[in-house]
Amino acid sequence: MPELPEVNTYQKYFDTAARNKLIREVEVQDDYIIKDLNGAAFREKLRGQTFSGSYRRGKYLFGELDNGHHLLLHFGMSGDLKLYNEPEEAPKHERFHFAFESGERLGFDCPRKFARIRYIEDLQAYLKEKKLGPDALNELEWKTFQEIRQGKKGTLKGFLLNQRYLAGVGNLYADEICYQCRIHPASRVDRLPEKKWKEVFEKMKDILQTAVDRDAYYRHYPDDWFWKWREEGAEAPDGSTIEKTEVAGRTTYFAGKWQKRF
DNA sequence: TGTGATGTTGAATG
DNA sequence: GCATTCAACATCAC
Repeated sequence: MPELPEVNTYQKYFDTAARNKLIREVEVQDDYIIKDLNGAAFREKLRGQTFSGSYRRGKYLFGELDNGHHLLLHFGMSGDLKLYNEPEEAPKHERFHFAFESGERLGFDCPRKFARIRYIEDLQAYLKEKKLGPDALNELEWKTFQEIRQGKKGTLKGFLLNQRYLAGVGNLYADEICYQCRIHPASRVDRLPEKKWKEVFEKMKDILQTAVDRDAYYRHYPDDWFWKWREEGAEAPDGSTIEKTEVAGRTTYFAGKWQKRF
C-alpha cells in the first residue's frame, strides 16, 4: 500500500491521532522493526514526550517530538497505524503502541515486518546521510528534475523508483505514470526525448496530487487511470492487451501497443 | 503447497 | 565514488 499518497494519508491520520497528546506509556511487542534500539530503550526515549507535528518526504514520515528529535516511521510493504481505545481493539500484528494520557492508544501494525522505525536526534544529518531525494510532489522542481536525470542510463521505471533521485514513487504509481505518458517502462532514460521528460514530470505531479486529494483511495481515482486494468490479459481503454513483465526488478504491467518503447 | 506481494538494502558488477 | 542489478529480508493471502 504505502507509496507517497498513502503515506500522506497516514500523515494526516498520525497528526490527528497523536499530535499534542502526552505519551504516558510505550509498549513494544516486537522490536524487530525498530532499528538501533531495543524495545526497552525505545520505550525510554518516547515515554513522557509529545508529538508536536510531522514532516513527510516521499514514503518517509517523521514525527516531530517536543524535544526537537524525530521518530521515523517507514511503513515498508504492510505498515499501518490504528488509533483505538480498548486493548482488544489492537491491530492483529501490532509491533508497538503508544498509550496516551487520554487513554487512547496508537498502534503500529505490520504483518510482514518490512517497516523501519528509527529514533532520530538530528533530522537534517539523517536526511543527508541517507541521501534521500526531494519529495516527488512537494519538493521536486522541474529544474532539479532535469539535473537529476543527467548521466543516467537505466530504465525509466528504475529511475522513478530510485528514492535517492526523487522520493515517493513506488511500483504502482510508476506503472501509472508510464501508462499515462504512453511510454514503455523499460525505455532507456538516455533515449527519452525532451518533450517526453516534460510530460513525465507533469503527469507525475498530476497523478500524485490527484491521488493525495483523494486520500489515496483508489476507488475514487479517475475512471481512465491505469490501475484498474493492471492485470495480465486485461483490455486497456485503447483496446490493447495488458502485458506483465519485470522491469527494474519489479513486477510491471503495461499496455503493449499503447506504450511506446524509446 | 507453492508463489508472489504497493519497499529497502547491501553486495556484487561495471 | 557512482550507476545498476539482484537476492534477501518475514509473513500472509490466494
